Amino acid sequence: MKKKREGKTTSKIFDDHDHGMCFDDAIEQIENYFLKKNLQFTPLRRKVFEILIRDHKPLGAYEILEALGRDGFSSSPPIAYRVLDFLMEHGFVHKIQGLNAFIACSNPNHSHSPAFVICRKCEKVAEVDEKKSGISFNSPNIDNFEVEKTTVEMTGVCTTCSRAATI
Amino acid sequence: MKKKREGKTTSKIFDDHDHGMCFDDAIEQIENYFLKKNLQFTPLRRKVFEILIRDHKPLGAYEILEALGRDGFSSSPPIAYRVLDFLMEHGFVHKIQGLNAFIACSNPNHSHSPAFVICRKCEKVAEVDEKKSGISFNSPNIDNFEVEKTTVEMTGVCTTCSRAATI
DNA sequence: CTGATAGTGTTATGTTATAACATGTTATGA
DNA sequence: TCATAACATGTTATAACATAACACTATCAG
Ligand SMILES: [Zn+2]
Ligand SMILES: [Zn+2]
Ligand SMILES: [Zn+2]
Ligand SMILES: [Zn+2]
Repeated sequence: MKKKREGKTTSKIFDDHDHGMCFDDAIEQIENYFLKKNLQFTPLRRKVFEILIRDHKPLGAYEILEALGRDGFSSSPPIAYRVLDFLMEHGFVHKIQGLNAFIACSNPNHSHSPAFVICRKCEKVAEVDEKKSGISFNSPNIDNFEVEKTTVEMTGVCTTCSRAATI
Repeated sequence: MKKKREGKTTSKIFDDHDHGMCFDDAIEQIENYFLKKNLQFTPLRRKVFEILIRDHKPLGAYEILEALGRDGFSSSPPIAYRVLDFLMEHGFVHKIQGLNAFIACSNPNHSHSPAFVICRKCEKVAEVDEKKSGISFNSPNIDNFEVEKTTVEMTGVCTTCSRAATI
């Protein structure tokens, strides 16, 4: 299962986006979405989303709360959980079940069943496209069971970490 | 939440096994496995597994602890978590992330990446075979990322519950 | 016998999430 | 414009889930 790659030492999936762009795009997309849907993109909601998109990595609810506190917002638990629920409903945030953490969506405004690749050493997380990842998640309908939501998480060790371990 | 069973109204995936057989087989399989591997199938471990396989439904750690207490074992949290970790390591128990609950494996002694179908109304859970479910999880290797473990959970509403809702 | 390992027990604490209720703010629409 | 409903945020308390750290016993190899 081990492939060597000279030149490129990092897992591409973790590094293949221009995050400067990503940040600006994401803010713009969420603004437009809320405008179009007549939903309030309140300072609190904006702040929570900014906290998540800033470093674009999974954060626990209590980490988000700390950040909110530092920025002058209330930092009692329901504040974070309510906003996170709201952002998740609208597809701008996903929960990583394996980490009890939340992450900004990498591909909002497209209906999608996200899959996540999680390095258990460095805890980097990548949201991967179903097709791209080679997962085919073909059958949303299992024997008349109506699937509403899928959770797909792949945990392992990324190239960077596995190289670091063997040096 | 009552079950009607005229003809064939239930989702087959939830009902297609003879649980009497399942229970006996499961106990026998786990005994044999531990024997072969020279591992101790202690009274505590046996009891935890029995609790899980008895009704063959997901149970929270604290529910298991209550049951242990009723049967004369210690019911402090580490007791359950340690045994559950042990049973999970050996593939006889899986964790349902979406429910913070644990369930006896439906197909032990076969290396497998289980997928779960979860009804959010009745909380019934079925462990489904990858092939059977139509999920093909073909690519364990994503851009050099070495996948060690996959979590696949499909949440929705089962036929029984969806019929009940529309009556 | 001695020291290592494994299994269980116990206490305390850490972490994650929600219930319940209070207060302010923004539409709606007689 | 004034009631009222819906929404958003704030606060306190508590529930639910999970682990750290250490103690005690049994087993067994050297
Ligand atoms: Zn997404
Ligand atoms: Zn890594
Ligand atoms: Zn299984
Ligand atoms: Zn159901």
